[in-house]
Amino acid sequence: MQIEAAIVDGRMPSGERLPSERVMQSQFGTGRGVVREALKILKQKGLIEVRKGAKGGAYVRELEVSNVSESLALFMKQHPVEPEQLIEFRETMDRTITTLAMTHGTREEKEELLEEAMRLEILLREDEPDLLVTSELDRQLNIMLARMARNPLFEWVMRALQMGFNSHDYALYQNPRFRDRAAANWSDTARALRDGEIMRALGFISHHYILLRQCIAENDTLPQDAEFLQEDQP
Amino acid sequence: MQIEAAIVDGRMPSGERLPSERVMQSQFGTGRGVVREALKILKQKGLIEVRKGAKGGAYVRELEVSNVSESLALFMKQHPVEPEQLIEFRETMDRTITTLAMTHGTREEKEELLEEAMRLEILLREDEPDLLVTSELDRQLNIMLARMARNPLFEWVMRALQMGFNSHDYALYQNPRFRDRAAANWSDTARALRDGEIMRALGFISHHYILLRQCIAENDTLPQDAEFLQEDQP
DNA sequence: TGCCTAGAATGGTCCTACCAAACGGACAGA
DNA sequence: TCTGTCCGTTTGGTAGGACCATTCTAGGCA
Repeated sequence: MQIEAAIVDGRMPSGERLPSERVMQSQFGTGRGVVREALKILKQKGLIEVRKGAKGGAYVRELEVSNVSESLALFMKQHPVEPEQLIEFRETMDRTITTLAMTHGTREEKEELLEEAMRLEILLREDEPDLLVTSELDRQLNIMLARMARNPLFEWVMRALQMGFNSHDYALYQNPRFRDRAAANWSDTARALRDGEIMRALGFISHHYILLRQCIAENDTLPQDAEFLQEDQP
Repeated sequence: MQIEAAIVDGRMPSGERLPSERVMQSQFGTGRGVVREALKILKQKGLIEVRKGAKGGAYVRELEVSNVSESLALFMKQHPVEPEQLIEFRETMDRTITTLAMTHGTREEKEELLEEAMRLEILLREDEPDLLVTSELDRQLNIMLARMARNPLFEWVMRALQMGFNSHDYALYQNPRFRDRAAANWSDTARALRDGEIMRALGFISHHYILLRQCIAENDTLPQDAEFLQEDQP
């Protein structure tokens, strides 16, 4: 529609408030439904935020990474990828990100990463760890690491991957035989990163994915326990 | 809305036809406007295709990579990425893809890649090379390489990057001082890949990005010639 | 048999009305 | 004067109806 273009090309500054739907309706000489549908699309694209009530309306806002990630995640849902391919990709990304993070990350960030990794390790040592909490923490660790690389592209890709299907990572934590080792490995990685030992850090990352491959292989031979691979986003 | 979820989770096969808006309206006990807005969003996401007339309606369709790319392109418009960050990312991807392509690509693919690379080299040796043709060929070379890695994730990321912002690569071809070297480097890379010389191939890739960095640095010192960095997607 | 038209199905638009939320100002009480 | 409450106004959200434009189909007509 003309309306969309007018808004997007208008390059309105972030935070700007668009006219109300009823005003636009008469402004563009169209029905309110059309305006609403156009706004819905802009909202879906993440370009505007809609608020109700007085002083409500459509506010231009900054795009967030999550929008892009969601798009990629949706695509991946329709085009299933082999676990091995996913691992291959993630391992590459992780190695690069770690290398960059070591160079570009600040001392404080590295300390915090290690702290959080150790927190994860402690949580996972419990008899009945809360998998929701631990997997969320794992997610945050990955994002934290990606952010330390100081390159938004890596952060975007990591977020997209995580949104799409990190179910396999959860599998690692779900299996008691791998849980401890995986958690300890996170701490080892973070420690090596903090100490500037790049080769050690990369070694630990490879180890993580070797564990993951073993865990998945094990789950595949016991398919009756593998159904959680499908439903971890309630 | 519930409607969206119902459709997406419903895992409807591609090509399936959704009920008409009026049927949905009564089915979900809601107004037609709500149904229409929900459908508009699905359409925007690229999940459905809407046709008018009898036997019209919403048809489920396969998502295309272009949707993801478009989303990324929009995001990049709002969040400009430093050329150095883009190069950093692409170089990483290229090195990994090349390594994988050497292992997983067939002999025929490698020969074809070399052939096309040499074709590009010849094209670029002309006095007034057609930049539209050559950049398109460069794009195809990259995609061909990505496909040889036999991992759709790499291919998708490369496609997204190319759709969004490979303007800097064009800069390399636009500048006569770098044009020849860049083209020759493509051939060298493809030849090393065909011959299984991984370290040589990776070396050529690094060389490519060194050239690119030099070229961009040079353009920055002559800003009056750098406007094409902005407008190469007419 | 082949073309053509009327009708049905369906999305696209417009309109009107009402509901729900959120803000702001008026007003009563301390 | 300060403060808290309440009500009116603004605005998005939803419902439902009406009409138009487009597309397909079936039946009629030459």
